[in-house]
Order: sequence, then structure tokens, then C-alpha cells
Amino acid sequence: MPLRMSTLFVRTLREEPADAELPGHTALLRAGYIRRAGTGLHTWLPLGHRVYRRVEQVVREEMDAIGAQEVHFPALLPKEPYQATGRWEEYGDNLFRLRDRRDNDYLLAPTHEEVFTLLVKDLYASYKDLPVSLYQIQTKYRDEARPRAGLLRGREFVMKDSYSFDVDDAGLEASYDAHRGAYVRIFERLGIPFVIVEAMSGAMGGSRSEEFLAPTPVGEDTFVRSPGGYAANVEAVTTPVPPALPFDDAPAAHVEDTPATPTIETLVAFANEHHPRPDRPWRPADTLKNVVVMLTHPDGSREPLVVGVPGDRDVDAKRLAAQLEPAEVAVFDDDDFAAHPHLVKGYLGPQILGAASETSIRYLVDPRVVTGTRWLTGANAEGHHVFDLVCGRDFTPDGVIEAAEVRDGDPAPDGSGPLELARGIEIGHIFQLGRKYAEALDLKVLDEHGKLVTVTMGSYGIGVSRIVAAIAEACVDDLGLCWPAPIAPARVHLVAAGKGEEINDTAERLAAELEAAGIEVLLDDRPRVSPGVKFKDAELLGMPKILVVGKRLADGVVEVRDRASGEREDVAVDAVVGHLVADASPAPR
RNA sequence: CGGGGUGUGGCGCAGCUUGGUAGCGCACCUGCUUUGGGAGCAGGGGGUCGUCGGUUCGAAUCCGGCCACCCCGACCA
Repeated sequence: MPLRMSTLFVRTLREEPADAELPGHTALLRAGYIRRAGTGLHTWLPLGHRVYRRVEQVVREEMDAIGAQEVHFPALLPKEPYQATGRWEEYGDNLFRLRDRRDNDYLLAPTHEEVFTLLVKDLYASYKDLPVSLYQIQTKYRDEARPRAGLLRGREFVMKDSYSFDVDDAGLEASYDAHRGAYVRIFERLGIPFVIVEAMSGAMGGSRSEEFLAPTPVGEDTFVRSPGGYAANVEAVTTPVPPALPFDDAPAAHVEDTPATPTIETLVAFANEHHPRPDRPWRPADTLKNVVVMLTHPDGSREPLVVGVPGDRDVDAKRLAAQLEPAEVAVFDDDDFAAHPHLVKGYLGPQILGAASETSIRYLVDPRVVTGTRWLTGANAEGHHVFDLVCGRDFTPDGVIEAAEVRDGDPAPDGSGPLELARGIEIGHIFQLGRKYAEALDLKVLDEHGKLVTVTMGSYGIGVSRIVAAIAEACVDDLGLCWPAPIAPARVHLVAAGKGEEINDTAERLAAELEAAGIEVLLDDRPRVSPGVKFKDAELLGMPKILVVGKRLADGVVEVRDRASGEREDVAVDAVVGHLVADASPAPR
């Protein structure tokens, strides 16, 4: 049975809702696929839910195909498992917490590592039971500080999350690869363009990790790629380490008066005027910029940290935060400076920094700051800087940190060429959790020698509702939506344009024949609606093909339009079903 | 959590400065006309003006509190 516009629960909007956010989100609202129910909350209407269910089904089929088994947990969970892993605290305000009538704490789960781990622990005790992969398609909740971008960052969203359980690293590797393959097939089937990038494992802990991103300018994630095939989330980009330099002939470090030079810009200008270099002017890259932040560790303790980067680069707050997780990073405010009088704002230098120093403040530097590099940097006194401070001679950092901003043109870490920055929507994330959760929750099995071993886990997520939004953003144009065939609510939007029994009867007959041939049809059978309105709605709703039965029927001809390309062709009415069936079949090779 | 803005039928907005019992477009209902690019005419239904309090003979309009929502930033699948 075709879907009928005359009875479909939908109302298209001519105007853009005031709270529409992105082009695709606007189109979904205008086309009547979704309704906003509150901040970060959306209702799926029949058309939208149809698309959503198709995405879900593709995901389900490919998960089943790698032998993963579907389960379903409650979204509402007691806090205890999350306390055991520390995430009841770590998740902070982003966790929806609630209390029952007996004052017990609960949460609306943002993700389900803990309960999956405990489930396997409850039922399995032997290496013979492993490996096993379990998944669910479940509504997740995050109390986002600022929900935005329509469906892309809501407070409620649907995620497919799966978890693999293996006895050893080789097993985990195989489970990870199986999921990776399934994800590639899922996104290919959905017809959504994607790139796979190296990622940070983030708040989940763990090691190997990759993200699947749908490239689009409206994406919230920044990633890089090189001509040679390197691709990474900007948070995960590593900096090639230059070789150490000899410094035997370097002059001794010397402190100079540099009044009123609290910024790199003022410092470089002053140095060029009063202490010019013999070979070339001073440049920001010659300076070592030291940024102090305040860390708050999960146990609540606070620690100042200084990060040194070449002065021509800013610290990227996201990269810094990703490196320091699970600690929280905050700017060092005036009160903090007052409490640490050694730290002179604008004139920080490494001489008094480092775990072994008088202040014992941890000092981490950019990987470009290698032994033998020579710097112009703060002298820890108002209006003073030190010149020719040599790394490895005059100061020794406590370690390196990837916190400096990444720029277009920076070299890829694997030597595959200059990096290009781009934006994308994260639609999938796979990573090897390792034993973090198994250890925290004591998931162990007996191995073949009768010895207890801790299970190693992988965690794999796909944002199901987010994919619908990502595809809408990827496919939207001035006229409206345009779905890839595999997830479109119907393959053909059949417009009965004009009045007359013959037009209506023919439209009805073609709809029935197409459905009988396995082609889903959305039939615009609304009486007394002008052709113009039907055309606009057809374009807005975005079925891949629009079939118009109208005035040319008198000549035995109907019109087939391709929504994506806009191409139109006249087809004999008797041939059009065969034409559309052939179009829907896979191309012969 | 900082900064800015907005709350008026289902949707988009005007009215507020200068208080006098609510209006326009879209959508919806009825009738006639129209029918290949969001039709025309006529008639009609639908709003405690976010909320609580204050000022006033009288408040959508002025004053105060609260709430909600949007944008930019900080933070995150």
C-alpha cells in the first residue's frame, strides 16, 4: 500500500520555524519529519520515524552479521555501577540524576559500559564463553550545558552501543576489526559520505580508537587529513618531534629588562628594537609561551600546571583538555595567581617550574621544544625576559603534551604530507577499552590453566538519531531534503498533477503497480490541491524520484524527475514502472 | 557558567515608546471560481498576550520577581 498524502500525518510549513538551527534541521522541521518538544528534545513524526527506523534496521542487520547479539537495558539505572567506576562523579553535570520515592539515586544512562560489563560478569566465568559481543539500540540521556544543532546534540538521542569481551589482546583486536568492518558497511549502505580518523579514547579510557565522521562545514568536530592518507581528529593529532640540536656554542642565558611586554606581540616588538638578532628579526616562534591552568582531579584535588608552547601558537583548549582527562581544566584566575606569587602573569618562565624545582609545579611542553632548542621566554619577574634559554641545559620539562593548536599545512606525523583541516559530524566511534571497566567491576574468567584473567573489552557506538540528522545536513538543498534511496521514506513520490479522473486513476494504478514491483510509493492524491503546491512539497520531502502524472498523460507520457540532480525525462506511461524498477536495481557490472 | 536577545491563536510576525479590552500573513473550516510551480473572491473558527505580583478607574503595553526559549562563548556522542 502506498503512503498517501491525503491521510499522512504531516503538515509542511511554508516558513522557517524561528528556532530552526541548521539547514538540514530546518528542512526536517518544515517537511514535517520532526517536531521540537523542548530544548534538545524532538518528536519523530511518521515520515521521520520511517527514516529513523530504516537507519536502525541497517545498523541492526550489520551488527547481527558479525555475530553481535542484541539486548536491551533500562535507560533508567541505579547509581551503584557508575559509582564503582567513578563515573557517577566524573560525568558531572552532564549526567541526568534523579531520585525515587525512597530517596535512592538513579541516573538516565548516558552510555552503558558498566551494566554490560556486569551482565557478562553475572553470566560468564570461563574463557570458553568468550569472545562475545553484545549490543543494544537505546535512548541515551545527557544533560548538555547547551543542546544545539537540532538533532545533532540533543539531551535525548538514540545510540547503538556494543561491547566486545575477549580473554586476550589478539581477541580484542579481532573484535575491533570486525566492528570496524561492520561500520564501514553500515555507512556505505546508508549512502552517507564518511571518513575514518584516529581519535582520542576520551572519557572512556582505553587505547586504540577511531572515529567515523561525516564531513560537512556544520560539523562540530575538527579533523585533519593529509594527501598521503593520514586522518585524525584534531584532538588526536601528534606532532612530529624534531631532532635534538647541539648547544655547545650557545651563549649563556641572560636576563634583560623588557618593560611592558606581557604578550608575545609586545615582547617580539621590544626584542627587535632593543636586542636585535644578528641573523634575522625575532619572530613569535622564537619565544616560549608558558600558559598556566588549574587542574581539578576526579578526587577533587587541585593542581596548577604550566604548558609551554612556541609563541606563534595558541594552546588549543580542546586538545589540552583531551590530554589531561579525566582532570578538569580551568583558566588560572586572579585568585589563583594571588595564591601562587611565584607565577608572574605575562612573564612566566621554566626556570622555576618542574616537579624537581622550588615550586614543584608540573611543566609540560610542546613536542617541538626539544633538547638544544633556544628560547626567549619569561624571567618570572614583571618586565623581565630571559634570552638564549636552552632546553636541556637551562631547564628540563617534566614531559611533553599535545596542546598547541594544529594548523593547516602542519606536517602529518607519519610524513604523508601537509595537513588540511576540515569539519565533520561524529557518526560512529570505536575503541579498545582494554581492562579499565573489567578491572573496576572485577570481570574475570578462568583461562585454560584454571587461572583468573581479567577480560579485555571494546566499545563501539553509532549515533542512530544523529545519522538521520547528518544525512539531512549532507543532502539538503535550497528546495528541501533529498534522501539516499536506502533510507528514504519511499523511493518514488508520485504526484497526481491536475484534475480529471484519468489522471487520478492512472496515478492510483501506477502506485499499485510500483508497490507490487517492490517500489515504495508516496502518493500525493490530495484532491483540490494545486500542482504547484504538490511539486513544492515533493521537493521539500525529498524522495529520490518524483513521478508526475499530469497534463501530458493525454499523449501517453508521464514525467520522471531525479530529486538530487533535477533531471527530468518523459517516459511512456506503459513503460514507467519498468523504468523505475530498473533504476532501483543495482547497476549491472 | 559568562555575554546578548526573545516570549502575543498551530507557524511566522506587528502592536508596547505615548495604557482604553488584540491585529496581519501562512495554515485550518464553508461556498463559488481556479488547476504544471506554494491560486482568487466571500464568509468563518481559534489567543487567560510565558508566569506571579505591583502601579492604575483601566495593563499585551509601565515597574519588580520568577520561568522558558534562542544566539555567541566556555563545556560535550
